Amino acid sequence: MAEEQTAGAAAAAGPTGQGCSGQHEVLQAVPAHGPHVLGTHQLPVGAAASQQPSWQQYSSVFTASKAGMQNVDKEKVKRVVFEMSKDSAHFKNEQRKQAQVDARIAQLKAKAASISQAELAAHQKAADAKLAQLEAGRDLSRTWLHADMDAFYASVEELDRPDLKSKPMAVGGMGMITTANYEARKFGVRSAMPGFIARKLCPQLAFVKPDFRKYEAASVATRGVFKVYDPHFEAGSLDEAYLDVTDYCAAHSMTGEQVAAELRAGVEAATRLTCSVGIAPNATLAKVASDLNKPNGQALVVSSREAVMAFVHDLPIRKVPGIGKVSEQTLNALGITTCGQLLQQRGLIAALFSSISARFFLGAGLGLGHTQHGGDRGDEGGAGGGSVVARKGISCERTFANMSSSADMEKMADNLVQHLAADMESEGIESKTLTLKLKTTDFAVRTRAVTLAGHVHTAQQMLPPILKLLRAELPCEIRLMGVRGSALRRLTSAGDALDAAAAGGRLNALQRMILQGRKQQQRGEAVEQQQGEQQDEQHCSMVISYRQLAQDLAIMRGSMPSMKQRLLRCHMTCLMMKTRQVLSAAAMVRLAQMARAH
DNA sequence: GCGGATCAC
DNA sequence: TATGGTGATCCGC
Repeated sequence: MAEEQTAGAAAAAGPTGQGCSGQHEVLQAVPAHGPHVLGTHQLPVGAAASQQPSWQQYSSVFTASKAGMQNVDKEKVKRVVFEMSKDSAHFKNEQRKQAQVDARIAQLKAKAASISQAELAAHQKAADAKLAQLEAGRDLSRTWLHADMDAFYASVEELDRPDLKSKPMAVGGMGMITTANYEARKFGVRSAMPGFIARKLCPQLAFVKPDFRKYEAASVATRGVFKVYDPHFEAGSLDEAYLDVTDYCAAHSMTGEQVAAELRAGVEAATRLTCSVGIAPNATLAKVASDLNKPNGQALVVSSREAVMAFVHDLPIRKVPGIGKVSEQTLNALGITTCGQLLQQRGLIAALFSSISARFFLGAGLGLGHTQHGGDRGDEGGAGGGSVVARKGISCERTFANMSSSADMEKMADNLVQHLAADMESEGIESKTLTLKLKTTDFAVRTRAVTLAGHVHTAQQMLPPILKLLRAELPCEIRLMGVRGSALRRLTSAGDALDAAAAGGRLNALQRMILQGRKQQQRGEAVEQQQGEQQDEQHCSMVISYRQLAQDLAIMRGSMPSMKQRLLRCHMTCLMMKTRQVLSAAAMVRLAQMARAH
């Protein structure tokens, strides 16, 4: 989720690890830009793993300040996280990784020091040419919004449990927290934090198990609103979206800010959830801006070159989508902490980084970003799919209690492969390359891949090569196993038989849903009878929902049955949310009939 | 094409 | 009781 920054957990502070200044918020990579990662060199481990860590110098991503976390006692959080972590295998692995980063940084600095003035001048000249080229492509004619739901999962849960609004609450379990509400954030509890550490920070913390069907339903409702302002909006994840509202602004003689305010009100009306919005001349800046006045706020970056350059000048590089913890440390080591400095040090950047990384950094310094749907390169597959980007891989992985028995591991591989095969079937794809992923009990990750002679999609086809990869790694002790398919292709002719097989499963699934709905309805019956007003509302929502469903199904004509089933389930749960009560079995039956008719 | 690593949510 | 799952991309082989 956008607002809930992923924090790869705690890391020991290296000499450059102090850089967590200011607020960090999440910045999701804009699809076509993709993450531009600094080069990864293979370096010996341990070069910089000298000093004994203590909590004072312990820099944890969990202490980075976020919306709603300004008054957190960061020293206390640091100390608690350190105390809870320091003896774990996970912590040891974090130290190992940090040592690698430190070594890489040292190498980079050495390289920087060896550059002559003449060389630097030449690189700067090349950078200036690149900057001029980027500048020439600057487009300030579009108005972009980035909408980001506030504490999304937690807020959805609070709809069902209003009593939790005033209490610290987290969605997740002892293993991992996905979202924390704002009450919990006051204690330093945040996403991507292990539950047992969160409980130490806040003993009264309420834990709620994630229910992704609810979040998906809420997400569908928000998308119904987004569609009004940009029918081609790009949903980054369940809780955020990019919208090009240029046409809407023109058609209604409105400013971007006015549209943003209207959109926020619309989302709240449809879902009783709040979101924050950024308004800017490109998608990247809109994303950065959506973070500035969170929660339930909006921020504008004016569409002029001067305003953009001013906005970006003092912006911490970490705020830029695609610059994460490691890139931040690396750039900090070169004396770069703001986007303005990315431009000042353009010669150094051109000299030290790959052409693609340098272009990305310079673009960030200029405040550039996507201004057209589907990415500025227009690289989407032209197969009539519109803005839907074909996936490159599909995977399934699981963490479990430490495992060393080869029999257990082969059983696990079998399970995962079956799961993957089912997912590939429902997606209608087959794969030529298979990858096995193992995480050993000391948290080191290994991947092993094979490319086969042809494409495969059944468990029977995929299990033997996966087992072969696995056996080559034995003996070992692991805590995670994963399987992945890549080099994908659409499942061809044979897929029709598959469709027919899936149809049987669909009916069963529908029947199950309807039965479940009946049970729930019985419980909610008393309420329903007392509140005729809500019934009217429900009826109204259902009419709308039928129309919507029909439209969506028309769009999906020819799709796999499983996709239609998923869509139907979405509509049902969405409707339940909108009416704030359980959908009647009769309503479900009618929805199901509509789905079948298509 | 493979494996490690980074990034995002 | 002890730190997730999915997808993408980049780099250097």
